[in-house]
Amino acid sequence: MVSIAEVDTEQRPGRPTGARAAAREQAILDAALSLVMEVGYDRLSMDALAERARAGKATIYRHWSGKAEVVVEAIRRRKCADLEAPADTGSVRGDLLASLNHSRESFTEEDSALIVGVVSAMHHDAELAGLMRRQMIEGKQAIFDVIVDRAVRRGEPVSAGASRVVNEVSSALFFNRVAMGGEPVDEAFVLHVVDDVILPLLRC
Amino acid sequence: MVSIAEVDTEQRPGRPTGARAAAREQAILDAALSLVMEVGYDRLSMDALAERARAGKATIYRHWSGKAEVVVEAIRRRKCADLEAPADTGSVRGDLLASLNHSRESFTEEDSALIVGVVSAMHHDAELAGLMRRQMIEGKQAIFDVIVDRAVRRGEPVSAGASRVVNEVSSALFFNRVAMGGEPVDEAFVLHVVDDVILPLLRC
DNA sequence: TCGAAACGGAACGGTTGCGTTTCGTTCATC
DNA sequence: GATGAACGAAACGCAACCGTTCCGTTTCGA
Repeated sequence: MVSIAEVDTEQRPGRPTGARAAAREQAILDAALSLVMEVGYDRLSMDALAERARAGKATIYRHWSGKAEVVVEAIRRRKCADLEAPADTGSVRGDLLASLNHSRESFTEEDSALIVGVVSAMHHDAELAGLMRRQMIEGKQAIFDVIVDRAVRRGEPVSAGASRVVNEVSSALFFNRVAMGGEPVDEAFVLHVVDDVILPLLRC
Repeated sequence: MVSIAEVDTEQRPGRPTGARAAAREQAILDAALSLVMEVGYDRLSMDALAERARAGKATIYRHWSGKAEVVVEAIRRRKCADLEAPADTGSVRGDLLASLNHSRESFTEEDSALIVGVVSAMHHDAELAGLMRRQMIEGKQAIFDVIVDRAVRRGEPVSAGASRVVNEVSSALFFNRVAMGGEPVDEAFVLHVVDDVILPLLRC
């Protein structure tokens, strides 16, 4: 079951057409991202990267100067999880559950795996550290702002100023869950976060 | 300024006395712990470990079978930060501020650095993962239990059942702060955690 | 049609880390 | 004293990884 499009972007030697050249570059960045999430930055080898991307190492070094550059650009250019405001369910609780459950897979098992893979390397790579901080913090805030704003307009008893704290706390809880790796990030965990932490923080 | 005791446990070749043998073993475990906190598990090399502990690699492999075993035992045998209940300051807020500020250095810049160092390795070392989870979760709960219990007896408007959530949330916030590494874990941060997160969670 | 460009794959030298072995030294024990 | 155990230091073989180079292939552009 291989589509024509896949065959078209398939790896094969020779000078690639313009479209395929971009696809090759993207394949390398995708492979870098997935490897970082799987084995972490330190254990990512350029040989493994070339093999997964089905590219020659020469091709990689033709585009980037080394591992740090590939990974940094892969993180910079990756498409973040869709940050659209969730549907209006009629209540803060409904909106929060819908939003967190929707972004459960993408946020948890991508963003968090990425942080886990990179967190140790952030201590000896300032560019990586700054990039990660910007990527992880910005964007998420908007979702909570929309949800909280909606609730205020509905007349629900929430404090508008708590949006920042709620974002900070819920991000920390999600990340901790994944970093520790002992328990799954499932629907029950989202219920716990919303009912035991976020809603109490909003009502004050 | 070298004390006699330090000279006595100083590294030097030859068969050590019983007391010095134990000191050598402890020096290796201490070096392992500090290296994990500095460079992380993956970047910790046995050569660097031997050099820091001023021991021969042969001595290390005489006691342990490899890196994983040394690090696991170092984590297992390390003396945790003192988990004694903090002094009664007369209010929940005072107790929380005193406790978190007291354990700020030890908790944040040791436990968290340790987690950051091994969090990636936890994904491919089950024993390490289980050990870390046990070490980090157990013990901390008792402090919050004492503080909350004290507050309830005082008649302050706190819910006794919130102690677990408070421990979970504050641990996540502290760890996140260190993992991201962008901002310092200072007195202002403790104030923020206590006033903006813990106290609102307790009063409900 | 033909040269140039970019590719995948394989190989190379250099470096790093692991785990082992050897050697000279020091100290407990006999 | 003499013996043996444990040690520090250094060296070794081995494997993995890095960054580079070569080669044959395929395609673009003139």
